[in-house]
Amino acid sequence: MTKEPTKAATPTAARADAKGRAPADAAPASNRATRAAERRSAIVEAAMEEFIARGFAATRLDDIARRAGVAKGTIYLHFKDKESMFEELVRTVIVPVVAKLNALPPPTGSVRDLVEAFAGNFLREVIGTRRGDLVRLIVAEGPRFPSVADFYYREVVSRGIAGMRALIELGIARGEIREKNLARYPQILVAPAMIAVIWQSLFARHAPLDAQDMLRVHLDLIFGERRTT
Amino acid sequence: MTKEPTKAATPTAARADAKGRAPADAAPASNRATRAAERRSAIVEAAMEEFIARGFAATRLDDIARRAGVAKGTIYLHFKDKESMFEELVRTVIVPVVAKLNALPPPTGSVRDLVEAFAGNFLREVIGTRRGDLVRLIVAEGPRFPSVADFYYREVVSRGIAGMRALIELGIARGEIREKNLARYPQILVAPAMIAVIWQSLFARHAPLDAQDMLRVHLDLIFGERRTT
DNA sequence: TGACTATGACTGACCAGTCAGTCATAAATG
DNA sequence: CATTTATGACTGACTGGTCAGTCATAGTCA
Repeated sequence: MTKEPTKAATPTAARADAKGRAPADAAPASNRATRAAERRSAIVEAAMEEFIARGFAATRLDDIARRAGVAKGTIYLHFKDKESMFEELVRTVIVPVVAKLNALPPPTGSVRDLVEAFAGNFLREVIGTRRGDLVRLIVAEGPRFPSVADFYYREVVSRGIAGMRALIELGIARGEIREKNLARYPQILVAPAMIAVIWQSLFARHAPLDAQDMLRVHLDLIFGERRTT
Repeated sequence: MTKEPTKAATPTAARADAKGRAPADAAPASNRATRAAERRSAIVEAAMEEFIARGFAATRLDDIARRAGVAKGTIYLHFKDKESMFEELVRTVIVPVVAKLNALPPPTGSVRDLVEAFAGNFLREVIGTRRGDLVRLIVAEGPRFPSVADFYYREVVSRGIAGMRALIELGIARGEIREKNLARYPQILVAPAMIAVIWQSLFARHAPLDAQDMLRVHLDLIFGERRTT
């Protein structure tokens, strides 16, 4: 364009270096479709990073593009606009989570063990990770993106609540859980975990929180003092 | 502005009507200081409304000014810039809350009653009110405004946690609370309340949550099944 | 297989709109 | 009338979105 139409000299390999970065260009990228998919996921990754760090409104598409090693225009080949990019991004990142939720192990062992394993896993995979930040992001932007909040509720929250409820009812049936009303509010079961997520991102440096240990105490509250040990 | 530059005719009284609203202009406003204070609080009120609705970055100062019934320039007579306005705003709104926290009633009656009264009050005054939205706002913008997060932690969270801990220890001493480790994590006590705040602003229309009732169940968990009734 | 063409993914300069912050002017005050 | 306070038009910087042009790759043909 205006720049230097004479740059026709640009050889094959030089191109990647010409831009700021060479992303995951290790593989020569077989066909177009593959490359496109790679681009897209690079954009998603970069966008998540930026949105988490700055929030929706304050994030610049230029920054996303630079971080993804892509020109700004490329973003618009994959997403309609900033808004729908945000929405699709959340969907994309959430999907694997949903998959995991659906693959709940069959109820074996004590309910307490089940819940402990499940929640322990949750903490490990969410607290202090990108995923945890995503949760905060959804809390932050949800009210301005009803479709995101809806999606998140439908795909994650309602399923999670249902699963928890089933577990609680099992625990009640087996006599492990005394408080029958708990089945009405499975939220109580996960509340400390949610708090831990938020706490970490806001107050960790003032007063770090041992989420794992807090969870143990909370479960003692529900199941009674620690069973064996 | 763009409207009609010829409105130079605007007489004294007409001014208030000229803009969208006439705030608390009933009183002729005695001295300057009073008027200034009124202006300031009108700005704070309007700003809170806008920030809650749109978040920091997406909020326009023009909108705040219009809502406050004030010219944009006036804002800059009270605040250095948008950022420090946000910070001061949070401080201003939080202060009364701190005052209430400090005025905790002396420990009389059962601890359960105390906690129930306290938490009930909390729910009534926070859930579904502007204050609840403010909490969400702090969660949302906190990471980008460390000074706000710090302030909130210092003035509200740490005090609240300390108060809760004292209450829990009292409950343990009196034998009302069995789980001794709870004193290590007062967060557990308030977790459901926090969850309720967030739930209301995100998922209320999908599945309204009876926060009051949920809280009761949670307290049953901590204090054992309902004592008298 | 090697040369030649068609395709469309990709680029980035550009534009139009937006908004935080300023300041010359006007109004109110005492 | 001098001083303090308020106004809102204006500016300059910034950013979401566009599009004419480029070029590596896939496809075609001899």
